[in-house]
Amino acid sequence: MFELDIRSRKPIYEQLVDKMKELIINEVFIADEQLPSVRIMAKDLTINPNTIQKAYRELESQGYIYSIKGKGSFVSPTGPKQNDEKIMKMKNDLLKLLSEAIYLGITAEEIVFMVREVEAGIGGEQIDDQI
Amino acid sequence: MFELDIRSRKPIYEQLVDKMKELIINEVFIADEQLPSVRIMAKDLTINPNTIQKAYRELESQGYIYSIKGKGSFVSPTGPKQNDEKIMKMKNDLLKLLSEAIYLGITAEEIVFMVREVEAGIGGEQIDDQI
DNA sequence: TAACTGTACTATCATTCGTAATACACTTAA
DNA sequence: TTAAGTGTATTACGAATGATAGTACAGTTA
Repeated sequence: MFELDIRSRKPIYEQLVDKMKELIINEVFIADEQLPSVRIMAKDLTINPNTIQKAYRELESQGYIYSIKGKGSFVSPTGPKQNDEKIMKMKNDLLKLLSEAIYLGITAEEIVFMVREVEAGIGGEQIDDQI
Repeated sequence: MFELDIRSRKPIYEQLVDKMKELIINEVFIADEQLPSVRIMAKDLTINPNTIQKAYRELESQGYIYSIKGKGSFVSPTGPKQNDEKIMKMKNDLLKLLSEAIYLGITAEEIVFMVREVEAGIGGEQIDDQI
């Protein structure tokens, strides 16, 4: 289901959070869909249940999923919590990444094309995840 | 010169690397300009010289600066090393961030406007760095 | 009741970050 | 030549974090 890099300096639970967010954003997981339980997921990925729980807790705090004791964890139908601070941070991150991309030689036209792809909803399915 | 967040989970040397890259990209530091020595920088920021050296070493390995023993560290006139893998990674990172931005409600038009700003070279000076 | 869910807590180990203290090689100016 | 400035390398230590392991409790459902 996931490809985790144990050797990466990036914590496993963070990799999990990013993967799940990506799958939710690209509607691989749809609203109110039940996610694998912490124990099942831990067994599948051969990592500790506590690590899964840490990821789920983070995803819930960000509003991407919700958990019900005794039932399970589910994709939030309302999407992530949004506030001005979050939007500001995203714009700032975007500006920095765009500056670096331009600096690396990626053209503005390429980027605009990517934006249009994502806007049309055909960007997500094409994400090459071998990084 | 810099504003570092000691409390941040992000390592100081990584914050330094990002800051320096940003300043080089936005031409606050120009080609062949000499950077503060590791000891001076360490004293200014009241952190350990080894931490500065770690950041400089990383910047040099990425091709943003070059160091000469006994003389100092300088901004690379040729820019960072570029290869296909780096470009691919950047495009992938861009795609992910763009997806998330659109998902958060930022419009494609806003993003395209940002791209044009950066392309024209008026994006860097306006970066709001209070994150 | 039994088996599944999420949640919480303590303990332990490995890794990383940052610091500290040296030491060495090189360059430059006095 | 000498002194003071550069970058670089090494070892050691403490603190923080990530991941694991084990156990326990609370709620849901067949």
